[in-house]
Amino acid sequence: MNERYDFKEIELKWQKYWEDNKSFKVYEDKSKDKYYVLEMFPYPSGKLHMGHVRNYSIGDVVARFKHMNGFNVLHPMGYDSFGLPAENAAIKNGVEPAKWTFSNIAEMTDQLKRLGLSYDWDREVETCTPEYYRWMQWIFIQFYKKGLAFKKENPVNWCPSCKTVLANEQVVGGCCERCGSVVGKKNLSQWYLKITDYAERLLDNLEKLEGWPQKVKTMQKNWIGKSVGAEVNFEIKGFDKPLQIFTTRPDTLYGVTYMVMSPEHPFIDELVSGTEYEPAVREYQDKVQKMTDIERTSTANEKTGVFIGRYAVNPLNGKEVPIYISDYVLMDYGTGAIMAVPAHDERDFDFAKKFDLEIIPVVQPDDPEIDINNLKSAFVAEGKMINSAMFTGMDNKQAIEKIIDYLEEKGIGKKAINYKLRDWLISRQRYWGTPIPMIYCEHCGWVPEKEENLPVLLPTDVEFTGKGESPIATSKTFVDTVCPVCGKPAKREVDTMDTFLDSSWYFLRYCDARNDKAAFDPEKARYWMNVDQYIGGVEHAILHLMYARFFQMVFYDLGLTDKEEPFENLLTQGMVIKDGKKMSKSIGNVVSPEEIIGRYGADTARLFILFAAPPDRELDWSDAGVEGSYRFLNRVYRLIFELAEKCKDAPKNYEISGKDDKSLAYEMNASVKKVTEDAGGRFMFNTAISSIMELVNEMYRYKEISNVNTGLLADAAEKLVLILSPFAPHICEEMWQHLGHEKSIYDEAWPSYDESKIVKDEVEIVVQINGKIKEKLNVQANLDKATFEKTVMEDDRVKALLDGVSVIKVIAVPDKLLNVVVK
RNA sequence: GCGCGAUUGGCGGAAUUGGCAGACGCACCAGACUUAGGAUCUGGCGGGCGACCGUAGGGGUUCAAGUCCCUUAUCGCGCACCA
Repeated sequence: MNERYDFKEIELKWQKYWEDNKSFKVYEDKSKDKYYVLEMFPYPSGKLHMGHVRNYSIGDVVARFKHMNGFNVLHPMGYDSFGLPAENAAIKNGVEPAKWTFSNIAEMTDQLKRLGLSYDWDREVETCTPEYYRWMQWIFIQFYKKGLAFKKENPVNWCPSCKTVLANEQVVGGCCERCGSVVGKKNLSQWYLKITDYAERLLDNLEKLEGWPQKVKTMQKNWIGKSVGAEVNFEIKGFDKPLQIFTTRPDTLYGVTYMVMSPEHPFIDELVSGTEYEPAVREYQDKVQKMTDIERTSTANEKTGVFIGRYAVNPLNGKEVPIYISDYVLMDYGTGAIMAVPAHDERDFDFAKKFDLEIIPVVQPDDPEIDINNLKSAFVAEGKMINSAMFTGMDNKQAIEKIIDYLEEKGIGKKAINYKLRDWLISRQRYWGTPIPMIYCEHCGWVPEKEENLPVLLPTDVEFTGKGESPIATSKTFVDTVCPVCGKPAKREVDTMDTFLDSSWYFLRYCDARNDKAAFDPEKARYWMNVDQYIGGVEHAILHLMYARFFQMVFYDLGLTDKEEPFENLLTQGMVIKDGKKMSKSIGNVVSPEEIIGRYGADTARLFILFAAPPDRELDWSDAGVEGSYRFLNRVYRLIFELAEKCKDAPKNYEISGKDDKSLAYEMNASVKKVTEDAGGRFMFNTAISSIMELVNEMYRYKEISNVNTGLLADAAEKLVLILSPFAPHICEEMWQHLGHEKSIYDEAWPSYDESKIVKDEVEIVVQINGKIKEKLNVQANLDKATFEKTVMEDDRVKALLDGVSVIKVIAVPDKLLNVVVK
């Protein structure tokens, strides 16, 4: 150990040591409790950004802490390495996607190693390798065999810039999640996964996920969007099929004054064909069809629509009401048609006002201020039923049940549940993804490739035109094949899978990453799963985290795992920002991890990022703050360097005597306790580090006193290095060695603390009069309530305070305060 | 529009169960050491001369409120015609 803190030399030395000694390699060991800590694996875009550094620093502290606490820790890393940027690089620069990707992976792996992260690299997973996507294809076939993968033609979200379809989850505010282009609609035959079959389970299980942030659970809940209500059949006058509608408010059936069908509703052709209403209806349909989702929602409050010349009959009271089409009714939710109750639905109210339609109130507000016969807006709250025949007078909530019963009895409707969640569209017209292992045969239809023929390899003889169809279609070797069932010529599917499938099971592959006989050995998965702590950005709250839950449930149903949910605890880390703004190239406020590591070292970078804010909050990058962390490490380094010499012959056993000893022993034990709780339980790394700083400050004070207890000081030095090591591992390895240890600090046991040393003999307490602080005094600690009260009340200064006033009440909180209520 | 979260010194943030607001760090100020200091060490650092006042504003519960309740404002995030 040099006198000067040479982080470059130290960090390289220990990174080499860990690598040479395979320090982080793990095996299934049933004699130990396992702990699986996982950080969301990155897309290999080329370089790490600060968000990655934050994510992985958090994970590394957890992993190292758990390891030192005796757990068998699985801490893997890999790359979500299929995806669009690789293909765009191919189109733009003519580089092969594979080449581009693997060179990025090499660079990022190098950067991750320079951060000193405790990964078991022998388990590295790269989703773009045949070794991985072979099993991705196998999994797809299992889904297919279970009836969970199917192909259908449907209007789909189409990104004109990425030239591919998008899942609903990938359309953000009508725009492509990736490139921001306005998403259009296109009719295409595509593969889907039947995630809707799991809607109820995905929803129900959310409640069991106690280790998840409420925010994420709420977002998923809203996304699944369960609505309970009824389906009701309305007769259409002069038409042989009933108009089926879904409503969550069957209690308002008597208030129906018109009906609205989606412009895309399949009945419309038949209903208007040849009538005088046809031209207007057609024109409206055309207009709506040409609109993007953005245009359709941008005019959200301005209702449009057309009367189609037909009437529906209310099955409860026989009232005939006109039928309209309007774009506010969506074809892909419910039945694509609604009953309109303007008195009790805001959208219907707006529409009725615009088209001057009748408004019939059926729920009476409790609030007498509201004039129900002259509503200014729809009344949507609860109340008593009116104008509703035999249901009049009931509470409207109660009427919902009664009316559903009545509908079922009469055979005109039934209870029904709807979800906003749609099936997951997984086809992508892209090259750089897992080929969908399906084959189309003229005779047998769609059939899966034989499992023994997997993987269906990505062809390399393709052209990247960037023109709509999958580039794989240009391969001369890929498309033509034979049918696995009948042996006749057949054609392969040329689309690839959404990369979100790859990341929906990688955590299981880590359990058994080199298996070439199966996706993973269920025995090994049983040992390692669940992921005890998952860490990543909140931007994955819906997409990735719901898809992964879905996959895990299917695996559970297939008997491949015995856990229905994959992630026990979830930590969503906050963004790294600078000057109050997101780091971005266009603003020019990007701080590169490489530069920081080059200037201060990985330990400083990690320490700062963990110290500057709690992990789930935004982190404001501060160059001065980094300096501070660097200074702190230097301060520790100098201290240990000095103490190693000073305490060379320090006794192992020592006595604590005197005020100074007590004070250091207190700080030492309190710090160990604080770090144990904050780093291991609460994940408040900022306060953990601050308590280590307090210990260092105390040690600096202590070492200057006249009668230093070297035994105690040596103990403090060792504990200090141990508890700092998960945060700043390289420097701590170096100091640990310098303190005379041969073993890597990573393999040392986490220090324990002595609770009895954290108790003070005397505490400063506060005396309040009517809640205002008047006096502070030192009293003996740990007194029982009565003695405490007596001791304080008998103090001269307290007596003086109470002179001449009458005491009404005394509240005593031992070791804290005494509040006297006086008149 | 609906839902969720946040708001504490000049700044990042602490206060875990309602019990001394401002731990720890940054910045700043003063001093020491020094040829020098952008190194290091020591001390100070919410406001006010003070009694006191201070956790976005207003109200409430309580002996006691940053913490619980109501309300307003600002910012951020999510959803957004889902019947």
